[in-house]
Amino acid sequence: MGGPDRKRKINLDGNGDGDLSRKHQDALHARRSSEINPWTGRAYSQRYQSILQTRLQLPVYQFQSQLLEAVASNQTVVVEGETGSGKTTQIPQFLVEVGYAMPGKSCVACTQPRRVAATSIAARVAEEMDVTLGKTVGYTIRFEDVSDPNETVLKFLTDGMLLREAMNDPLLSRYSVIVLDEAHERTLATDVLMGLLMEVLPDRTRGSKYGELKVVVMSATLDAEKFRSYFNGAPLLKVPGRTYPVEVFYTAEPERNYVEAAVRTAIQIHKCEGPGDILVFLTGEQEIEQACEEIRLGAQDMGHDAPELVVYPLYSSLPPAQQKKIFTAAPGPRVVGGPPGRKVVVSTNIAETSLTIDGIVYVIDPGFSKQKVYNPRIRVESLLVSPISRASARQRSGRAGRTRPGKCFRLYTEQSFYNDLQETSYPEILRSKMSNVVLTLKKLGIDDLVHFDFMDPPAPETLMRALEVLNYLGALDDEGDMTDLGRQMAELPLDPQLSKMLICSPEYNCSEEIVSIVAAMSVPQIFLRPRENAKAADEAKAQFVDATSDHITLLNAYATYEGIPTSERKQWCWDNFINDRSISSAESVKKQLKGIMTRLDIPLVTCKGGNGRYDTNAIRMALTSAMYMQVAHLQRQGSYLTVKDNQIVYIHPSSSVDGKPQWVLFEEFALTSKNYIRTVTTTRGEWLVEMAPHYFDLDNFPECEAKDELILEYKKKMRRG
DNA sequence: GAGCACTGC
Repeated sequence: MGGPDRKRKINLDGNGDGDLSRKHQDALHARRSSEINPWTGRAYSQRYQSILQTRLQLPVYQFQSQLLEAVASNQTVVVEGETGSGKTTQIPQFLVEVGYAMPGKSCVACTQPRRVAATSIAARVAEEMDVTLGKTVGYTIRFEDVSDPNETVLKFLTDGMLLREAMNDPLLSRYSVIVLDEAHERTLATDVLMGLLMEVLPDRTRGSKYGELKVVVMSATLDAEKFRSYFNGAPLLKVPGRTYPVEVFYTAEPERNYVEAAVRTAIQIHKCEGPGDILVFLTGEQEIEQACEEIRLGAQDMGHDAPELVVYPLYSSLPPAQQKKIFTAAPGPRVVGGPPGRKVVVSTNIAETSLTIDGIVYVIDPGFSKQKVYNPRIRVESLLVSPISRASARQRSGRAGRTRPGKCFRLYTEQSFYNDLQETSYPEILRSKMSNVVLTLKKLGIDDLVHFDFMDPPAPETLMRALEVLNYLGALDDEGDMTDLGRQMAELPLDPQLSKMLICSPEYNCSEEIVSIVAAMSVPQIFLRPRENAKAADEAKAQFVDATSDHITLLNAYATYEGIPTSERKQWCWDNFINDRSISSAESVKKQLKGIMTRLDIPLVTCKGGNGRYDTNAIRMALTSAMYMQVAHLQRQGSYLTVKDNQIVYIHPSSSVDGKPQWVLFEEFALTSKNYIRTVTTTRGEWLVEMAPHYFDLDNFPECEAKDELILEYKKKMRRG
């Protein structure tokens, strides 16, 4: 890939292909001046006309003809647009209005990293175009397809969803334009899509079987230059935004305790600064709840003469009702004519991109967030509190200037901002395990991973690990080619280990149970444990506990939930400290997985006996058959040692596994006060040597207690024959 | 005997 033949002509001055775009412009004017909406054949509504007036005020309108000309004469165009430019809602419309899409024939796609964005933008654009949502304009997200293959000309979808579609249609044949929005966020799916587009574009030129494919990459930051050079010098269009200036302050000295410093700053702002709400960025639930408490206490100390201060926590696991509270207006003055009250929102990164709160004038940024990191040596992802990037810091301060000029207090020195912080965060693809990505790429027909054009190529060791894991699981053969099993695994929206587990579960007669477990594992934490009700929550969980397995404990809770009548479920969840949002999305996942299982001819069988009890051995064997690469062995000192990479780990205190079994398999690593393994199931050496002799190959095994144990197991196996 | 940033299929 690459090379001079892929360079595209840059043309922004109206020469050459500009004629094409002028034709487009004429078409556009004809449509606008008509009274009839060409998409519906009906007259435009009054509402359409009034919305149109506001749309015409958006900065992006100044760039309409430039953009259309650039798209007409180039296959790829990069747009750098700040918040408030209107690029997300207008640019896709410009493209369909000038005829890039034809009902039933071709479609313009616009990708978003998040579901809410895809659905809400689609609804907004349908309104702006005066058409029915789900017809001319639609959206597709997991579990929900509101689009019509015969009518939809503009479709908003999550980047992950487009990647799924590509797996069955690698040339993206139904699309004439793909707009990749929020590309600067560099989600795993966006990065894979960009690499795929690099492969596909040469096969989708004018005159090719499915016609020319255009790509518009939209980014909010200075990173645009990087996108431009990645796409072989595609033209770059800069669209200004509409935001207010934000004054930035730094501390003179580094802060030792950023939570305490953030609390102090919030109180200080309340005392000394003019009206306006405060947004504080912290890293997690614990910190946030603590800070909220301390800010409330600090405000109390100011006495009743000071204006009122209300404090709201914000993080994703907070119930939606509590999340919504952040949008309530700040309290008014305590006395008529007095200074107004103030609102403080203490939030995780969720307020950096996913959620926008109006009225924020002050931002407090300690400069940290929790980030996923991947360690290829021990093959696990974990969360670590890490310094943010300068791009993130700018994004955070920008949150203060959405409604009027604001102030941002960075709790680190200016020198630190320029010298210690990285310009941009590592994209997700450099912080994740690659086994699923590699399987996806193979399914997309990309065989040469080494030369695949990633914008930021993952470390070779990470790719090697992924290939190795997929080979152990039987998804790739020794030549690295996809097996039938691998093709089946790629169909499932799961991590390869879980896919393999599900596909093999009928052999252990428990696919019904495994599909529930897998669904419950793919959603956020189902068991709640609020600090103030910890004991009651533990008691509630105790009724589901299986002393050999957290996975079976999860199954017990999920299966009980399924048996509760729908109308009583919410109450039941509340009474039993179960996260109802989580468990009900587990139900959607299970439904989706069962649909795919039917399609793949994977039988649904249960290990539940006549007595209503599960054959828990069967379930644990099915778990072992796919999870044998994440196994730890008990040491004499009472800790565990992970097999092969010899990490000292401890079973997490929340585990229901009892009595320190000799062998355990585990789902995840949590590096907190100790190296904990979480979601644990007891397994047996006998099963390991039986199911995975290729992995537990003693010739390549470090000397340890586990090895001695395995030698005994192999001897027993020999005797059994 | 302790604490899951955020998405997505």
